[in-house]
Amino acid sequence: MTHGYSHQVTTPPPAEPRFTLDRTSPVPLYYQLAQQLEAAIEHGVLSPGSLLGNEIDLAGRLGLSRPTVRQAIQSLVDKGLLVRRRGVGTQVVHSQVRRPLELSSLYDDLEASGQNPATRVLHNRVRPATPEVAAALRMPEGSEVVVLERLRLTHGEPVAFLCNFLPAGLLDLDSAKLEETGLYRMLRAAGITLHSARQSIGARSATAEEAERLGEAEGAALLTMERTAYDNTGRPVEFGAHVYRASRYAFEFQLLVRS
Amino acid sequence: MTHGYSHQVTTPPPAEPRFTLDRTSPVPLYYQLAQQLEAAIEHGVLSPGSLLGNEIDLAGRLGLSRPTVRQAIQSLVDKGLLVRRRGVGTQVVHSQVRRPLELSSLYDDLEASGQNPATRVLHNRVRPATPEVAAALRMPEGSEVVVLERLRLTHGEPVAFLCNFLPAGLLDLDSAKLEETGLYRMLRAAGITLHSARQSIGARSATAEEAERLGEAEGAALLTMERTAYDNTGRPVEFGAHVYRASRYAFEFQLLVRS
DNA sequence: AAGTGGTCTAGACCACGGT
DNA sequence: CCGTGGTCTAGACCACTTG
Repeated sequence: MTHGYSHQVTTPPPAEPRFTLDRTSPVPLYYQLAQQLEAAIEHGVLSPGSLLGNEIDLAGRLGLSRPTVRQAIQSLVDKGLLVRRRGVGTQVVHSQVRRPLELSSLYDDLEASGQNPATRVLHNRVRPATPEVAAALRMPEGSEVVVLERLRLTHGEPVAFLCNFLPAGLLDLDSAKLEETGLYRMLRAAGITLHSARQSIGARSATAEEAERLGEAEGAALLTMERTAYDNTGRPVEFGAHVYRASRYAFEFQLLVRS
Repeated sequence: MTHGYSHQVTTPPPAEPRFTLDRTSPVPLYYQLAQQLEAAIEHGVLSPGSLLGNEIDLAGRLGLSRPTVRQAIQSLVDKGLLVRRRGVGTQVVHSQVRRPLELSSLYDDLEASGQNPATRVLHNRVRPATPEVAAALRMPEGSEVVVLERLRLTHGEPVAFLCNFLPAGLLDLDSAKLEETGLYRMLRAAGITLHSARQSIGARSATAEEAERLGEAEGAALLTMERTAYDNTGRPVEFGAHVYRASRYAFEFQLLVRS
């Protein structure tokens, strides 16, 4: 092979997308940059495997300081979109799938995948907490809790039976609203910001009653989830025991490795 | 109420734990601080809900700059141990449970919970990839892959049947080693650093063969997981289809809400 | 040896929450 | 109003990777 001029052995020069920063905006500069980087990756302007160019130059070109640029890049590294390697540079990750694991709302999941979800509220009353529920919500046994039973359907077919417990008086749980949207959206709307949740996913065979409700045969395999959700202060906000038709639903998500 | 001297209406003064930083250590200062903070929280020296004291003072007392202290605190916020609120301060989260969701190795999970795991390798051969496996590993159909079938037991009882596929030649998969440890540890030991994985968790009824292998009745509910794991560069490294006895295993984990 | 990200400093001003 | 975290700057030196 002859060594001609300007031959490119490795990566083509980074096809620098244009970034526009608005210093008068209340949106932080690092966040503006992160969003535009993410969009460039999403739209393929920055192709998988391509290098980003070093942080110092990038900062200079953008008129930002290096820590600010690093903060933008770091947020995308945390999302799994970029990988940094010392001595090498920052690269766009090759993976094709980019779904994070979230504290998933079944309603939102179904809606996002175009499944046209519907909800039927079967039960919505205040009851004294059973020992199990009281323990999960860290309330005295017998405290008043809202007991909520809902059937979730897509295209008119049952997908899941959802049983939830919330401290009474935490928010107004209007049945009509609940049929229009998801429980988590109502929590957000009520100013309750979720912080974390503890989940357990298992399986079991359908009882006669469950089979009836979900339109499955008795003994069919069902997917189960129990979840306790906590707010900012660590207070339990919601406890739920859900049962899904395994023939129509599975939990899908992407994990990032803690490094 | 009389207003005496030094009465405390709200939070007691932060019981400042002692932090010792070693500037000669190769361990980053922010990381040393983060570890000691985490230990203090873990051991209850910093109790749930207590404030941390403002960042400027903390930096001054420790002889660090504020950004360094912030970096330490941020890492614990990302782990869900601390919460920051503007105008208020940084607090230890109230929650009692502190298990993160990880790209879980079943072997490690079981070992960590004192279950004394064992592995029986049933099959370990190189085969041409089926269309499904080839697609998952993004290899041409018929490429050589290692097909691995293992039975996982605790206390001598079967818990799961694990079927895995890896590109042939990626690493040496010695059956004896596989019975002593987990697949993920072998990948790490071979210098393969996992970056992310795509998982799907579902359920189904046991076939006669599965029931036989796992010691369940035919038709019993089983928990299933399919996973494709990717390395730093986004290349698929492993595809697995696992089946768990629902009567003896469930996936448990904690989620943090993206904020 | 050159280039990269990793860490660290010592300041600054702003936005928000509570008093 | 004051105190808090949130953002940002303009440098510095180090550790690692690659040629």
